[in-house]
Amino acid sequence: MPAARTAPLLRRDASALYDAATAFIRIYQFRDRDQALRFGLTVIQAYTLDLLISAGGQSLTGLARTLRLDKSTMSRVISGMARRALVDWSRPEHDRRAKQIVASAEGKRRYRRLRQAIVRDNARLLLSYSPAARRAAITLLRQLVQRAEGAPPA
Amino acid sequence: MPAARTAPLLRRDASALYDAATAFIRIYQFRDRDQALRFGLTVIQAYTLDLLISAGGQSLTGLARTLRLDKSTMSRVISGMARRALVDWSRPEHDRRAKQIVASAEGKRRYRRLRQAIVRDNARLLLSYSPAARRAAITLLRQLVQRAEGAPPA
DNA sequence: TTGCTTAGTTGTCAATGCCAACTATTTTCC
DNA sequence: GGAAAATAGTTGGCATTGACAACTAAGCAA
Repeated sequence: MPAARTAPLLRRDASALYDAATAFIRIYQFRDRDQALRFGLTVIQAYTLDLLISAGGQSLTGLARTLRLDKSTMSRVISGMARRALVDWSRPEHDRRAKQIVASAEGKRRYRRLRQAIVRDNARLLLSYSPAARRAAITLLRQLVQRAEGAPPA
Repeated sequence: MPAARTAPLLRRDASALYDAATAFIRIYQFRDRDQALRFGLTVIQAYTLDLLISAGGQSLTGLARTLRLDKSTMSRVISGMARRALVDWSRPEHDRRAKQIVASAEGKRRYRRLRQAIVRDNARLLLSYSPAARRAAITLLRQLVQRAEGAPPA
């Protein structure tokens, strides 16, 4: 039984998706980085705060796994954030090796402001879409994320 | 005249777009990085090769401008790529300061393979979409890129 | 010619990222 | 209980990325 050759049309669309996704990532990444810097955060610090705020206290290893960073990198990121008073941490009772890391008031404040700035920016981008088109765009991005998560790269 | 307050619905969608775009960027970025590493390239090297192949020879400053990197960073990136024989360069006749940088045969080969791998991956993701839905997804990403490019962040 | 601009390189500093070695704790298992 | 294995974090080393400033060399303009 011959392996099904990828249909030409599908292949063309997959190729176009690559180009579009690459362009999308570059643009939004730079925008987010610039905005984050304006609020005294790096992109990784913003991701970390996002996680800490939405999921509550986390261990260093847990953060590293979610953010797909090496635990050594995560350790240094958290060090830096603690030095800048963006996070607090404590030793949980049940495991004296671990760190229980939470966003500090200052960390929450900065993240909230950053998010507001980006959301305002997004609102400008979405202004000329109809409400239905806006919802479609968001649904679509979510779908692509879901599928990529479900089907890890080879 | 009071500044128009952003409509609540628009604001909610803009917020959802932020979350969806962030998730999208993280997933695709990691996937692309892992794939690139598999072919002995970094993400920036892949972007650089993409540019060099699609746009022909480029100056260092031109590359830096397009990729939004500092010229010092670009200089070191190109140094590394030249060391690994991914690019070639020469001095143009009319300006003996400048570098005319092109992708080498090896650079083209690696980029082609990387692109094929990612496109294959994308094809898997798109398999369950109808052709119309696929096209819609691509069009939508392109639109978001266009708008973000047209409306720089504040 | 003199001075201004442009192209690229190099130095410094900090952050990111990977791997490996290390300490300290907890868990497993005999 | 106690030795061995697993786990949580830290630190050191190395390379890359990225910002900024100082520098060389070449082109351009007055």
